[in-house]
Amino acid sequence: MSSLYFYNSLTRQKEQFNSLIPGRVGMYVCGPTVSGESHLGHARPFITFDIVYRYLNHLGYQIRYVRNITDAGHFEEEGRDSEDKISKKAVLEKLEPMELVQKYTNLFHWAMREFNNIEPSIEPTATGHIVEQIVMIEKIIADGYAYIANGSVYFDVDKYHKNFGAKGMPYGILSGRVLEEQLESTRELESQEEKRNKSDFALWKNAAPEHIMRWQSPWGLGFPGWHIECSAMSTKYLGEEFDIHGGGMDLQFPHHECEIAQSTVCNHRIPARFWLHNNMITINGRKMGKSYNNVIKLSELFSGSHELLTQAYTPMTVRFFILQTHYRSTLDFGNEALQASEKGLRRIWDALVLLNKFDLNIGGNGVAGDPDLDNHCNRLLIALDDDMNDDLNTAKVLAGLFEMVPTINSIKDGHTSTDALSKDTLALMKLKFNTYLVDIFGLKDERGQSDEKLSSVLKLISEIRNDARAKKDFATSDKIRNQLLDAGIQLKDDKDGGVSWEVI
RNA sequence: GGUCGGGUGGCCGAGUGGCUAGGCAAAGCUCUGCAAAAGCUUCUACAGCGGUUCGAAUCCGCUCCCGACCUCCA
Repeated sequence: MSSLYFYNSLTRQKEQFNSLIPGRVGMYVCGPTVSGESHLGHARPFITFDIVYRYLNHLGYQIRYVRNITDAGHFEEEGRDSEDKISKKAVLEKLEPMELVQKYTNLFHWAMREFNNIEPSIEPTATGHIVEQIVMIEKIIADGYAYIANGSVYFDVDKYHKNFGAKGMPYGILSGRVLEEQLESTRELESQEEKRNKSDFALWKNAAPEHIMRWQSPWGLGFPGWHIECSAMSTKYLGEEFDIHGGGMDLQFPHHECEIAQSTVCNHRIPARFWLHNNMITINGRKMGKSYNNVIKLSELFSGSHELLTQAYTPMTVRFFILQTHYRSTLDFGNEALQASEKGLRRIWDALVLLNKFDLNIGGNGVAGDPDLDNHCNRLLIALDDDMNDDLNTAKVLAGLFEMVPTINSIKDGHTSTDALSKDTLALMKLKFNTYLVDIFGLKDERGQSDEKLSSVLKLISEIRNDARAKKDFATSDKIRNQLLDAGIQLKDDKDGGVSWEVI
């Protein structure tokens, strides 16, 4: 079997993944800022890294998965409005800041459960780690890479770049940005007079009296800068160097770049070895974002209550939609595309259910009745792991699984002999379908067919309908079928005279 | 303006030198009392122009178009 490769943003190439400590993985993923309701864009990184988590888990690693909650709010760094984002909105809504943060945290957790994402091992909050952040800032100041100005503390990017650049860790190592070019930009912004250089960023920000969220610090009342929380919390829970740091591509610069600079000053090494970045979801080719006014909230997505939506989409449809694209490609949202995912998911899930009902003994005992088909399936089955190992090509894995669906359906319908595949092939197919769809991709049945009372009722109704059909009383049989369909239950007459049904 | 990425059939999307992914949609056929589901078949695309090569969607060059980041952002 092939080994796992990740595309590492830090080195800009695919690299074989090995953990620092055999069998254990430390993974940090930038979590949400809970100043508003989660939207479709948030779904992508958290589903993507849920897959990373699940896959590493499948490979046998023990993982500490840390995903923060940013509840202290990022200030408007460029000084257009120096007020904390969260406290500003809190004033508008006349709520306590922590009340607001709690509300959106709860909504975020709800959405994560809907998506069937596994909970992180630790979900630290920024407000719960003010002390750690202050300690880290003090260390950076002591080492001479930060300076104090009017109760705020700024990171000296230029000095860092000169000294650490000489050690092969320049500012820009992750994003590929050249500091010298940035210094040349002629942008004039207010409140920058405190900074020595415009590329410097805040570690601690002095808070005005009207600012509600603020903490005592050696530099006066204030609040932490945008990037320091992740450095402080990742170091605390994963150590000075850990395996994977993940997040959206939009965080690569400046957020992750600054994180690297801060942590590197404190710990003399780049904090994470593998930097994974998922690409954006776009709407009509444009990134979804507050500034574009094209945000679809997750609650709107699940209920269909957004003007861009022609219908509601279930969490699993959205999850499947995301899985059908490689995580580093942009994914363009559209009703047609979502509907395709909805139907595709149903098709592959139905195949899984069928496969799980197959008696493994129907397979040719050791010998395949149709060697060509058997070989074909085996090749597809083996390729699944290779595709997954190739930087998590979930799109290709799904394509491989889809290629086996006609075979599964043919066996069920009797178009293909039950012993066309060998027992081993059939067993492997069953294993892989379950492993990938359920364990690794985290898909689940949303249609609730396991209700035993409903099953027995439908069995009775189906028998009555079959009696009617036997008497050629099609008016009655069609009435039963149509009215059940109106009620959301679809009957399907099978080849063998049986009846199957599904909730739609 | 700087940096980076991309343009694949009606739609969404894999693929990175030869072996024409996959899903959805559409059409035909089979099955069926009729449906639905399913199976089989069809639709064979790689922005444009040059170049390298026996051979290019895939490599190189140029042109056009789009997006992301540089500012809160998943």
